[in-house]
Amino acid sequence: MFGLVWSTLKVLRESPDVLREVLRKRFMDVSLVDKFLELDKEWRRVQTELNKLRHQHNVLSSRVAGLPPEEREKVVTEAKELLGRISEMEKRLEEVERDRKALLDRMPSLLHESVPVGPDESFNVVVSVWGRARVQQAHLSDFLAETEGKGVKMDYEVVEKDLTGHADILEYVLRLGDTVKAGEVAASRFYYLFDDLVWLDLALLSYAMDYLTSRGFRLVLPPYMLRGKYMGAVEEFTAFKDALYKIDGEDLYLIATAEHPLAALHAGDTIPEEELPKLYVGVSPCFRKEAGAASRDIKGIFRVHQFHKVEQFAYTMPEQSWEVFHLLIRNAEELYKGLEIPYRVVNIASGELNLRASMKYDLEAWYPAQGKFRELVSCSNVLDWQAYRLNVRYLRRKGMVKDYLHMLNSTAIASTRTITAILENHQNDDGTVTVPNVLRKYLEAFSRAPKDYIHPVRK
RNA sequence: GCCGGGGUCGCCUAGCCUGGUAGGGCGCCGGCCUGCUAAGCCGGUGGGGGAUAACCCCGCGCGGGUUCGAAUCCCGCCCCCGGCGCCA
Repeated sequence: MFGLVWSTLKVLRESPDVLREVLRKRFMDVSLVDKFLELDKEWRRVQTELNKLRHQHNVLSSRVAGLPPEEREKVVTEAKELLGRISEMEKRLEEVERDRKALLDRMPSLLHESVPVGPDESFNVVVSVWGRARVQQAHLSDFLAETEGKGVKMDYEVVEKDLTGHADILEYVLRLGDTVKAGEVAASRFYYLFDDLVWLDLALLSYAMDYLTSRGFRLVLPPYMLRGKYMGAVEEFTAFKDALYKIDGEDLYLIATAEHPLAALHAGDTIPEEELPKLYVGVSPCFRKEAGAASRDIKGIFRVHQFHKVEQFAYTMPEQSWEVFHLLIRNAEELYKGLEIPYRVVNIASGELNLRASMKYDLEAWYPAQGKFRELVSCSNVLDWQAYRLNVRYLRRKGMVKDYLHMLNSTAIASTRTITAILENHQNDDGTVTVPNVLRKYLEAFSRAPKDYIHPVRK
């Protein structure tokens, strides 16, 4: 009955109850379903009406050429009358179509069955933990609540002394960052990093690029800006005002992640089954307005307007996407194990999921000074949400079947945020910070880069 | 940025001047034929509506306009190629 159709729309039409359940689980307005179905029906009705009128008009038009002058005038007049009715119907269609599309744009991806149902992050389910966390006495009960309280046991040691937060290490212990000056000349949430932290940033990117390319991911340096049309197909509408910078006077947006241009890479393409999955690793700066963040994480470089990121991105056959999802999160885990950063992976609760994600795993590092787990990685399967909007399809040779493919994205390493995790977790009593061993080979290339420790700069 | 040429159904290409509703080749899919393969023959191969029907609508880079009728004429934009300019 339906040809090429977004999976959500298919379910919406064929079994609306299933979609109602999805909306309920996501704590969304269930009445959207009925509103949409009504509009969808009307849209189809108006389209049929319009097509009939157009057909009549086409028939008349095609007769005109062969008519003698006196009859021709009559037919032309008749055709002109029809045009009036057609343009009325076109206006009606445009209206209905606009409303229908607006409603469809608010529809989410279907949920994976293992997504925990709940309105907020307290319903997130911890799926794995790794490493030995350093926990200050004052944070012990919080730590236990966030691990054993969630049904997992994580190795830890209680430390007696006070640990220093990343922002203070950055500016007052190492003295390798200046957010005050950056705030003055740019804005808050910008930063200057110096010397060893710049080498560290570079080494982290190299490490992730090396790891992923050696596992078959294709390395990509993408455009850092995208046209509005493509941004709108890749990202949810709310991102435009909360997250994205727009170039003044041009239809261009700065990317907030390499996911954006990597998703747009195959816009309009039909990819043969044998070429899937396509695995990419993008490296790019990321620009984010953080408009919704208010005064959260205002100190340091945990939440900033600009950073570097290595991103995993995959195009898959629909039946492959969950397998690839687990591949992406496993890759991320291996990277942080290498960096010796204790972490947990959480399955994000339904109410916290964005519209695109069918399921999202976050990798959260333990921050011993903050006494919290905080997000370093976000791994999502968006199913055909983006493929539908960007018109990216697979082609199955057998029977020439074409349909939307699946897309997935996952952080590998976001530089500044990973640096904050390293500063907090690898800080030493003497003020130095230990450089993880896996980075050494990427630092060896530079004579002035740190190899074992990052040392404070003397005043 | 300026001047010139161009963008047609996966790929190539005809049609554009002179408006009448997209033709051919390749590839691919399905069928016939064949001991098998090849060749050959037939059909299909952009999107939507409709009952996976008949049939119909839309589609020639994108968006407008003129016309009963636009791939074709007009306007704006995007992209590609060549030349000039500028530039790391």
